[in-house]
Amino acid sequence: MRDRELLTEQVLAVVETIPPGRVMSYGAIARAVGAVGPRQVGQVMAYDGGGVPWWRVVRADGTLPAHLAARAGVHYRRERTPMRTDGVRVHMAAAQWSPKPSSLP
DNA sequence: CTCTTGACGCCGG
DNA sequence: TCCGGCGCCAAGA
Repeated sequence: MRDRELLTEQVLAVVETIPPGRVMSYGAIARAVGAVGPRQVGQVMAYDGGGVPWWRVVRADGTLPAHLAARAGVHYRRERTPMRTDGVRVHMAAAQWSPKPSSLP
């Protein structure tokens, strides 16, 4: 049973567990909530991602779409998020966060 | 029902 | 390392 409504709840719940300075990829969140694919997570974030720390959800390579990258940078500096030397991509190996396993079915 | 679109991911070249 | 292409899945036209 994966209603869009339930999936939204699950995704946002996981995003809220990500501490400042850490991130999770769309794919990681998809696996965590049992979503069928990362694109579904992206769809949820696009529609209801405004109420959660959306900048802590990045692509697998540590980047975000152009229109979001600019605003995310402010948060990254403030949260001391580990970045690559280019200052644009998040250093995934160092910043990736793993959610609590107890929130899984 | 088919076709397109999108806050994605992985595999070559 | 950078780029292009293909796979994936759901929603909307």
